[in-house]
Amino acid sequence: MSKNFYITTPIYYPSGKLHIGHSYTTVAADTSARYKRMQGYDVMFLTGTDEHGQKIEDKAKEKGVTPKEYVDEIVAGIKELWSLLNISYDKFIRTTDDYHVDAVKKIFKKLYESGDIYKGKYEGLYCTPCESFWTESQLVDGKCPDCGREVKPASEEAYFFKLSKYADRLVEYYEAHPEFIQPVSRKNEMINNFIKPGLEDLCVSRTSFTWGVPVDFDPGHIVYVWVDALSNYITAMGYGSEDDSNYQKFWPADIHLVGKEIVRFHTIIWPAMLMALDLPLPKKVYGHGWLLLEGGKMSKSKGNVVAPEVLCERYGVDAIRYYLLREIPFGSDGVFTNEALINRINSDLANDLGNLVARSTAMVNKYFGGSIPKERTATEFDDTIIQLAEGTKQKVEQYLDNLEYSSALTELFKLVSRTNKYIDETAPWTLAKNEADKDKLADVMYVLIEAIRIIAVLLSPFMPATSEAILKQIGACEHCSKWESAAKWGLISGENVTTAAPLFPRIDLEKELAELEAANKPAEALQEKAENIAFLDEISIDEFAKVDLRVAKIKACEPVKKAKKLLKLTLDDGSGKDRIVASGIAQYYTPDQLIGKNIIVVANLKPAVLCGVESCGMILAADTADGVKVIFPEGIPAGAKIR
RNA sequence: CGCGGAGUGGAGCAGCCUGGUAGCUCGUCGGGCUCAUAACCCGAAGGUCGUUGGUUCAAAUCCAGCCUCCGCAACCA
Repeated sequence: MSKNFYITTPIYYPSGKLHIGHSYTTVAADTSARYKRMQGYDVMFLTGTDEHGQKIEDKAKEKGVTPKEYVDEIVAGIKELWSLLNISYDKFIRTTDDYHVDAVKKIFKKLYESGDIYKGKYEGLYCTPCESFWTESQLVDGKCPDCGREVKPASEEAYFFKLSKYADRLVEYYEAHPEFIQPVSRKNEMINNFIKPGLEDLCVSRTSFTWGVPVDFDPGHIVYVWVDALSNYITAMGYGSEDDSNYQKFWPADIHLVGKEIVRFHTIIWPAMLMALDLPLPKKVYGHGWLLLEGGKMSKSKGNVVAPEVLCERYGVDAIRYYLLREIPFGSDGVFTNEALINRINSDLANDLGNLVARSTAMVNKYFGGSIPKERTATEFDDTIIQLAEGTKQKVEQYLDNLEYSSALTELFKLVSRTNKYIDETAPWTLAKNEADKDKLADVMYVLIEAIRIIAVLLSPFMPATSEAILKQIGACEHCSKWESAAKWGLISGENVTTAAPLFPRIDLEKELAELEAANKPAEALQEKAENIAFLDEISIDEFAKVDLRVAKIKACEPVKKAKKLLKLTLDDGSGKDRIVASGIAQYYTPDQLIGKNIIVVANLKPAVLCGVESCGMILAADTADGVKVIFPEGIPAGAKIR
């Protein structure tokens, strides 16, 4: 029986272009998939898109197209990106695919029939003026947390999944399968943060939008994202369809690779759903860290190119793949900078790897016309490098099995360095001067080419195109390009060694950064403009007149405890009474900057309690690329009405 | 006292679980070499391991407190 391996990425939400973070997850999954294939596994590598929901519906409406037309276009772009990045997925699922829609209906119905999904009345408590439902725990003193008024039990129809029922079984499962949540630190986070406080049943349907899978036995209800999206991992394999052979073959998945922000869904909701369906659970959920950008947001700081297409175009796909996998330990967060990227490319890929291939193949051609003679005499330096080369495969495998891509590459590049050092030790240019050393020189050349072969084979899951190019240059046969061959010394013939253009040309750091910055600016400016230009629907002057805007003077200002974003402002609004307003500008202004200033306040806004402060009104401020700017109308008396 | 992560030579990180000469990459300086993409190889300088206290013969490593930074959650009226 052949060994199977099933790995997945999340299905991405096609409401806009994908960025480097999505590429990060997908490249990692691709590397594992390629690795397992080379090892001889029957691999299923799944990725796809989660195409339903309110947001897509809205975006499509904005553009004046149908939701399907809208996502079709974006999905085409995503597939192009994966093709560019050399992503070898075996299956691409779209939640709008017929078979998925059918299966979701079945799953929903099955859960309904087994009682795990029930039609609930939002037992919650309804605040009529706010038109909002609240749960018991959200209430403040038993009243609406927004307006402080009475709430009354009310019921709106919706379907719920009995998540609470599975809390104990989930914890048991975690304990029995320590491998399930990776890295382990996230396991405690899940238990402490979500399970311990108590799981509440999950609302799994909506009536507020129509773009989704309908609940087929109850018109008007749409299956919400949990059941729709998470189930893709089994529906893609044919679960719930006529042909479920792939499901039989590949489920349970070996790894769900996800970003840490969705670990919760994959380790609580998804397993609970599977338990309810009486299906086996995935073997491992790995929550990797984030690729953060210098200075946080991408549009702000300079030269922060994050469009994967641009990076690939400038530096090559494999350089990007290498950087993503090498720079940051997979479990932790890391910062992406162009400078780090270029430095990585220069030092590791150009100086060490690329140059090694260039100088070695050049010498074989210069000294032996591209074909190493069979008469060879070993040198005293051979043993150490041969030993290292033969042992590298095992180490790389150990790391790859744990998804430690960065360590695997570090290990591999130790061999690259050692091979460069070997050239210095043996000084082939000296051997070449003496005809008597010809056999020795041939041996040195052979050791070099063979070491490079092993490097190239092991590199193949990470950088498939580069690996192929190197193997071609050194004249490697098919047999000696196989994964297994990486632990065996002496397979290559040493013939047909050719030279070629540098694999990774060195990049001038200063010049490149300047160019990136220049190339990036206009694009960013355009993008922001385009986004901000979407105006709201028009209103009548009567509607506008309902808003009571007043000038007020800030008498006092202090931060709100427990709140990072809030400042508590005490205003003189001309009425003689102090008005308290909480405003989310703490990250942009200190109290000192505000006291004594005039601002504009929405005076008739319904009061609300925020982090313990009752806020009566809201002050006007503008969103800009550089943060929030409060509007200061100086020289106008407090209380003046604005119209 | 919401949950979690992190503070180690100029920069980025490993080491901490299982106490005992502080390691890696980049950068800097010096040397070597010339096959190669001004690349490669060798060597050197540079660290009170956030802070205070405790345990110990011995602490970056274990314990307690404190400070700072960063995510997540909760509020951005």
